Amino acid sequence: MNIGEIARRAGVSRSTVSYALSGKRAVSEDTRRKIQRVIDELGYQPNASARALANGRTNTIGLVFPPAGNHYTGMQLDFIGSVVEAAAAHDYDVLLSPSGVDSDRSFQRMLGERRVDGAILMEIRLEDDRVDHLAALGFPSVAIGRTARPEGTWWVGLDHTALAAACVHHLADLGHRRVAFVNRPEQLLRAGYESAHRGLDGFTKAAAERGLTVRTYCCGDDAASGQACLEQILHDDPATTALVTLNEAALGGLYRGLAQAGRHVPRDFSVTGVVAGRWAETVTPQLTAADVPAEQMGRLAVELLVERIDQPDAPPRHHLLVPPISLRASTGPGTGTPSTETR
Amino acid sequence: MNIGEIARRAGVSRSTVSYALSGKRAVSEDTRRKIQRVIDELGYQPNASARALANGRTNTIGLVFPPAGNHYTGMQLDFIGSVVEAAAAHDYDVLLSPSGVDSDRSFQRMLGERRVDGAILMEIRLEDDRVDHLAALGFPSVAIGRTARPEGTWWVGLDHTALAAACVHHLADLGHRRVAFVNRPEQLLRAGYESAHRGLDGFTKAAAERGLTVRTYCCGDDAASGQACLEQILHDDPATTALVTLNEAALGGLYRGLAQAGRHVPRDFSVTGVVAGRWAETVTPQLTAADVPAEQMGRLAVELLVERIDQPDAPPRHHLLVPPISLRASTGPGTGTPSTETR
DNA sequence: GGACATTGTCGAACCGGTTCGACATCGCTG
DNA sequence: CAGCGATGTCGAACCGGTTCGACAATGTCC
Repeated sequence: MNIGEIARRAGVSRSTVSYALSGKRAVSEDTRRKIQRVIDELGYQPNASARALANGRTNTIGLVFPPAGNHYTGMQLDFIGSVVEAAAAHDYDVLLSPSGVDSDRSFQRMLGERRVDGAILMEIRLEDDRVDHLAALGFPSVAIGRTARPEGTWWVGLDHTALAAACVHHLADLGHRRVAFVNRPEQLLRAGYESAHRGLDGFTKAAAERGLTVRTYCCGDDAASGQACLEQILHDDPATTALVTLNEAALGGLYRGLAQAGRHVPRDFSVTGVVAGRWAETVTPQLTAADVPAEQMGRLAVELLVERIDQPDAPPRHHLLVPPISLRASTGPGTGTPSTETR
Repeated sequence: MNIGEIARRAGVSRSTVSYALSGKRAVSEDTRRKIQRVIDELGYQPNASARALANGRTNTIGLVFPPAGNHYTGMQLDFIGSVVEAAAAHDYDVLLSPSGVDSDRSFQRMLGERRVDGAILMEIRLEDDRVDHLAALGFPSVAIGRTARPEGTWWVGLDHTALAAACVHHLADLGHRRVAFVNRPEQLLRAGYESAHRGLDGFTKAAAERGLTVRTYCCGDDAASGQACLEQILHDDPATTALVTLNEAALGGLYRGLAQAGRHVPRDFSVTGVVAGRWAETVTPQLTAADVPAEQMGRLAVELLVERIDQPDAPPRHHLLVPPISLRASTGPGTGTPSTETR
């Protein structure tokens, strides 16, 4: 049941059916009704491939998905969900592209074979081949995150520098003097992931400003690594009284490590960081954190992308978000010395 | 740069280029090299829409994504990740379709417009319109979960009945006599979600078999609901000493509720259920649970689907998985009376 | 050396839409 | 009533691939 079949049954030409559907030319009310009846009867829907071929638009956006090698975090799930939803609202479908070891294969495929009209990139690095590549091609894309020099590109990002600094100030204000930083895995830091770098930067600078004694750690994206990392922290400096983490997946492990070391949160030890809100609420005590507005970011990214697809010459736009710290229950006054000694 | 351009530059016809690429007819080594050189020079990749139109295959599978209204669980993320990865290994792309309120719109779109060669359905209900619809159409699809009468359909499922029963037996063996069951949200139970129903069934029957006193609850998919649910449980029967949960997203809240009620896990209260392994490990104490092998299930679903797409007449196949309970740290001996009284 | 199979290439048709130019019909105006 | 613009419809070409039948060139056999 293709457009020709509909045309035949309605006694009109194929082009008339097309115009009746698209409205790009006037069609008499009479024939329109005739056509519509046949379409309803047969439940006809135009073939997406044929349509894409004819008008050069697939009505699909690509979402470059982080590789499974890294464990997924809740944040990523929220992104994906909101992107899919926002895209649907704009009548776009979402095609997932795993950006793994063979990132090139899948990535090239999406672009080279023109499967998508635009792309959203996640897990941006400061120096990112993919972003450069797309920019060079002039291919519509929006990054969730920003590169070292984001001028002239389209992106939606979190100000990790400011957020990490805000966490430091929050802890310093509470009187903490020895603070640890738990970053994403070392492999990601070395690869140049922007959140890991800017977060570390913001943490280090703010800590220096406040004269804090700090140590920084990389930590695998899972609970066991978090626990191990915490043991290392207390081993390296037992006087540590607080930590800031960007590592959502390790959070449960960090909490467990603290419990096993006999440090009560928040009485003996404060924990804060940058984590998606609903995940901050699953741990006990609930995490005081800068809530990553993943849902909003996904939506904004789609809106920017759609705008860019529709107007290829529009000037670059971006959104830099700085969500406030949500005070929950995981931070408390720091005494300057570990409370295990002062009790 | 289309196939005609390549043909022109290589001095051959379009069909020859096509045959050189597909290998469906012999092409002399000489011309093949000539063509290949031009292709490499121009970085040519065939247009996916044109190809799909011509041979009636999109090389894309649809993944029907749970609506965002329900909060996403970690399990779902693992599914998606493994499906995308497995699909890539079979040279398929994955198109996401949100199955929300307007499920029909997006769903119909994927199928009716022939955007995909096959579909994987998540969050199956005992009576599922989508499954029936696809079966009636003979459209290749694989369900992750099984309907009330799954005979003749393709699916990958978990034996929730057996898993919930195993949890009950585990608790009963430990001496627990008063056990609560924490299910998915009531709305999902009423909608007929299979995991909620079969899990409840398995729990109820096994509990009857063992002569346990039980209460069953529905609980929202978030931490706050979990906490509230636990308060309700202890309010309804303070003598409860254990619970079984299918609700991954509520787990953190359940733990918090227990902590606030002064029940120590596992000394005073045992918790178990059916949860993806890596999420069972983020809580403290780590959850003794039947680990949902989400990764394996996604992979199996893709393999089944690819098989079905390639051989439309193959007899239905399925996989019913019954993962064992992983003993971790959240269950312990039950005394028959709440330990707060026996201490 | 003619009949015949094999190999390699080509042109044309097709997949299912969209869009452009042409044209018939109609009502309106001068 | 001739001339004109507006309206509605059609046929044909096109998007970029795949595939079928035809056929020329070459090699093989009797």
